[in-house]
Amino acid sequence: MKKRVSLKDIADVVGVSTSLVSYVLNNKGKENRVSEETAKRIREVARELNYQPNQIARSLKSQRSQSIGLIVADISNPFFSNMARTIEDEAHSRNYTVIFGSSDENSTKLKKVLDFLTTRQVDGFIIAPTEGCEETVRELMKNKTPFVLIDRYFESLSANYVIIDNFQASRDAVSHLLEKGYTRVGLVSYRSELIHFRNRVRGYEEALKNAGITPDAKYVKEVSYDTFETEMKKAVRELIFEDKAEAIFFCTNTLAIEGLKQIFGLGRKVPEEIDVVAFDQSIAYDFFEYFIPHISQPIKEIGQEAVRVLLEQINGENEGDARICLKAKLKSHPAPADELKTA
Amino acid sequence: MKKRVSLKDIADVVGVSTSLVSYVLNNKGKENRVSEETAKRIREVARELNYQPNQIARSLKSQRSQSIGLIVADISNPFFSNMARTIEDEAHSRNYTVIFGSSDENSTKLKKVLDFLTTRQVDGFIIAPTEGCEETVRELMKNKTPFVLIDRYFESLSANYVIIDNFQASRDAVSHLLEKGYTRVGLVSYRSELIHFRNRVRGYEEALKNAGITPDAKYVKEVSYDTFETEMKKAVRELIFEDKAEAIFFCTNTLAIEGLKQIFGLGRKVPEEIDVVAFDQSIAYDFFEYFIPHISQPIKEIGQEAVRVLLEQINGENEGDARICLKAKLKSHPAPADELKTA
DNA sequence: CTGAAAGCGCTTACAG
DNA sequence: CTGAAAGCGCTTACAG
Repeated sequence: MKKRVSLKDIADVVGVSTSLVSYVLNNKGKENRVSEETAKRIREVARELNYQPNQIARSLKSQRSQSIGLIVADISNPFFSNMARTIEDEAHSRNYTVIFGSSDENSTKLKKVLDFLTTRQVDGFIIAPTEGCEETVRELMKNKTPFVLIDRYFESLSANYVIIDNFQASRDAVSHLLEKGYTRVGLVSYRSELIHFRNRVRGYEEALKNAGITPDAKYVKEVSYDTFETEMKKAVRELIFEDKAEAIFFCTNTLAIEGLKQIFGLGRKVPEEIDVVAFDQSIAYDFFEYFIPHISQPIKEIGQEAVRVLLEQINGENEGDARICLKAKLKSHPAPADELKTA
Repeated sequence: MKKRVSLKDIADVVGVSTSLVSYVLNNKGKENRVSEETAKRIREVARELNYQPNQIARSLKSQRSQSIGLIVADISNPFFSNMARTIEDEAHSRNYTVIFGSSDENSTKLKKVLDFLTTRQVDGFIIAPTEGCEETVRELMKNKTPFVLIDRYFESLSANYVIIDNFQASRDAVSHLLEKGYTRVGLVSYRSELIHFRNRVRGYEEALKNAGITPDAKYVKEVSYDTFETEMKKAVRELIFEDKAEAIFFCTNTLAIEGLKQIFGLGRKVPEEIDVVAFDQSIAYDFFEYFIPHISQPIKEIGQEAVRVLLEQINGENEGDARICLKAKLKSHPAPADELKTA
């Protein structure tokens, strides 16, 4: 790496002190009464030498790294990579970079990544917290580290978050199924105490009750994050063969994709033999003969709000907590509709 | 943000100079003959105070930020987000963080993101270069900034890269179609001079020639990155209605997904009425009644090699250029096969 | 209108 | 075996 040009280099060429160069390049020339002549010369030389400020040095002085840490379950999950993209755009436009890390839904890994990024002096975090990471989050609060939770939160902690109304969304999704007249509706979720999953299950139960059906635990299947493929196989088989389910609600995109694979693997037709509704978008839904109705989360808005809340907190503009709950809508038709429905 | 504990804090508590603390915590106590007693005390206090080194300060001194910049076309594209994940894992395991940015296949945007991350003193870059960014890349070389190109490269520049053999892969993909006896095979790619697209077209032509068919330009459709949806509509219609194509080769996952939407939109059956082969994986392929044969890139290997090559360069262990070309294989059956084919 | 100086939190050559 | 000091590239209060 070639030696980068510094303030001193410019100062030497122009024949002034680094103070003046710093003032001018930070547009504080006026208020520090730098003569327009030297200011002009400094700007010229800076351009000629292609000066790029060293943000590291600046950070050390200002105690601000102008970077934020983004910790999600897995950056390769479309839900999170789409989120990452909107967070990137939002952050860059406000002069912040984004450093990312994946937790794999594991609280030990989360803590490790968090510590790693802390070492890098990020100014704050956007975190999709894992199960059992309350202690870690509490520590952040204790250290007054700015952060905002996304996708999930903890009722026991008064932390900032940006989430969606999972209860309402799930209720809508399941009601959509029930309106077709089914009485035996299964659910597959992750085995997790995380609030968003709990609320998805609650929404499912509420929809059943509203339809005059008493929820039955045997229709609720939970699989673990790390071995969901094999457990999904078992769950789908049980729902279809033993519980005679007429429809299944899958609680995430990953679960829906895997569940549908299993359903097709068993040679079942959707929706004739087994109907389906899912949480989260997937590029795959557009392609089934039967379009998979699903809950579409406002990913862009979540990302933008998360950055906004975080930066407000970093800049100390934040009075009290910011707890933001957005609405997610059921999509029951492919988009763009005109392209796919015509001809 | 609470004040972080520094070396000085530890030094004060123990009653020694910061030098000793630094030596001990960097495991250079022995070689600097720090007494085991003070060393032990220092480690104790560091633990008690939960000391986390300030990487920013360290970076300023060492001129190493221990971070790398990853610039792709779009982090929300599954190809790149999967790549990002393997790069993250690889980088973290070597004590590097990853800062990312998207170029949207736009050379101006690329330059902007590059400058932005340069300001952050990243130690090097992993870049999927856009069309027309040769000048920017040349500048990196001139400045001796370590970097490695992925997915594409420029024949006119002797830069490090990790790519796959696009020519061979495309030839294999198209040959697979031709073996079924088709004679009119279309291709849809992006309108781009980027080498990987050129080689995918070349591979297509080679396959045709090998099968005794003279390539005809009218079967080659190119769409622009920014407006590919509408152009795809036109391309697919032309191929089907005017050119009477029997099969189409889509040159990326995005193109394949959009193309398939259009094909279905026209009510055509795959593969009976129009056959298809694609470049890149997509979660959607597993779900069609007819599994879409496609080229599967070794994403994990590409990411790992890219990090390896970059870090070697950063550490000056790199003699000459590293030009790595991996093989990509055609997948003509769903995986895991046993799950989907049985029952 | 301008410069010398301190300091952000580290590392490390040097002196003792 | 240990400490004082310089320096990484900035910013900024202060003196003149």
